[in-house]
Amino acid sequence: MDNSELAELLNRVADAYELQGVEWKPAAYRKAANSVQNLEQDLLEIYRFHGIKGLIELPGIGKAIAEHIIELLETGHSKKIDSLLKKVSQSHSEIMQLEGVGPKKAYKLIEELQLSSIAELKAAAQQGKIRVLKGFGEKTESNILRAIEMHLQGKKRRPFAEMLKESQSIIDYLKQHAVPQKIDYAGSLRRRKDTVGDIDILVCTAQPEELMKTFTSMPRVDHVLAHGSTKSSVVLNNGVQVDLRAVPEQSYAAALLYFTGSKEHNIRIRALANRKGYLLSEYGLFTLTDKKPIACNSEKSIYKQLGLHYIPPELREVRGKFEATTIASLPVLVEQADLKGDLHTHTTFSDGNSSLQAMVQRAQDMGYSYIAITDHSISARIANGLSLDRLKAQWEEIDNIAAKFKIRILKGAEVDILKDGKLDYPDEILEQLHVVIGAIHSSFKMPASELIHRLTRALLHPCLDILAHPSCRLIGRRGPLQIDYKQVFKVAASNNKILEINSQPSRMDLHDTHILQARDSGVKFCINTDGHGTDEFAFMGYGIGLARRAWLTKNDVINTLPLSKLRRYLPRIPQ
DNA sequence: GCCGTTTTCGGCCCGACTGTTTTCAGTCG
Repeated sequence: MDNSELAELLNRVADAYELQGVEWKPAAYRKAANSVQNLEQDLLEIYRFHGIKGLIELPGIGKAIAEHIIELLETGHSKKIDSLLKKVSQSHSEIMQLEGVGPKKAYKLIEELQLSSIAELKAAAQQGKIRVLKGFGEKTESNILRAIEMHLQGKKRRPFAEMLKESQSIIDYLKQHAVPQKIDYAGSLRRRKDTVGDIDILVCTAQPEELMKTFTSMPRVDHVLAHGSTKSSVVLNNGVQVDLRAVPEQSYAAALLYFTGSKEHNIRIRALANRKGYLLSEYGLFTLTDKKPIACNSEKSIYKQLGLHYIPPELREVRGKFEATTIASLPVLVEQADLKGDLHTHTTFSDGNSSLQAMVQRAQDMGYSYIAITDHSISARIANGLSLDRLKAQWEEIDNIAAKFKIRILKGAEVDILKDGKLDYPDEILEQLHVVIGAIHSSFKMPASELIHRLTRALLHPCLDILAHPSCRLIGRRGPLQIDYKQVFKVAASNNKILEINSQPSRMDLHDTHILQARDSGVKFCINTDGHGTDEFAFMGYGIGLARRAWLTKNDVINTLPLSKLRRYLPRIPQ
């Protein structure tokens, strides 16, 4: 049983308790589920190495839940949980997940209408059976029908970059049609999560009502979920939900903190505030006793008042590291300005859209001191992979233009890792390349043991420097390779191989939990754009966001090094 | 069920909006 399966089970236990109206336990189980879901290590591994003590050390997991988990890990079942879940089918949990339906409504619907599936709920709604229930009405009935439609469409999380663009366009619209004094996106977008569920926007304005009206009547709004004087929610015609919140100026910092989340982070700092004699809400920080406001004009000043260092949005997740931030100083996270070059780029030689010269020029304009040109290798037919002749022609062109640029051009290749783990160019060619990036581009569904063998063999090749987009996922289209990543990370670490954090919006690979795990194995990283055109150098920020979410500092990332020191990791770069 | 720089017992973040009901429970973030 893996972490996500365990988390799902714990969530269903929470559902079961919630349906029964039990207090506090649902929150406790959800917290535990969340904790397990966000874990960088397999729970089974933790248990193997550290026993029950290792589990209890995790946030939100105490003796009782730890014992259930152990039973589940060892036998696949837990008596207590099995009997609880008998009362709550999968579809009961699904009904509770419908927008606007919580435990109370779900219980009433299930009990009074004797429901056992979403389909039956839909039928009941269509037959007008819901509106007659006490506490329900016509409006609720039609809301449930719509919620079912939305549920069936599936509320997919979308790639960060897509949602960033979406939020920017809404912010632009609001700036154009209303006059907000301040406006920011918040939520998981601001925390730079690789996928984003909905968009949260915060504004400060003198006319909140007017702004809410502008917002809910934007041309792209499909329907309005809520429309109040300070808070509204809409669903756009592409299915993206957007929440807008307006606060007065003196509350802006506290509101930004609150609206950025994560939910668990909010709960923790609000509880901490209470312990220190304060009340923290989106309106500000107040004394607990007489509710006197304490002037805080930035998030930083709020954290400071609570005795904390400033926690960057990317770190506001509960990963059991909150305590570290209260005691020691936080690490200085890697920033875009730290990067000295991009080690993974494509040109028109293979499947890029910009010429070699144009790519180098843009990299130089960005202030980089080196760029690796890494077009595809021969087997990547779809990507116009380079034959040996064309590869040599590329080297010639690099030699010819090198003098025109201040920036150093590194000869590289993104070499396919073939099915058997061999690299796609002969060794005598690989030895002449300054940077060899290995990547899997086909046969993703091989059995796990064969995939591990394939990757291990590639990582053991003396010429392979970097493993590109290691999990091979494409957000929303292809899941990550189903393998034991820890094994791969260990091989990479002990052979000084670099793992890539790929910044392509659809990849965002490695994922932050994998980065954390890999870093703990002793791996170094490089953050690359995998750019296929000059405009794609701008993607670098997405990879930086992932790295920051995984607590990476400059020292963890090799392309923050100047060329002279980069040779430590890429030894074939000539003087 | 979890947790503790007041606590091993008694708390558990806080406020807006909706719909149904006439003052608020339920839901959401």
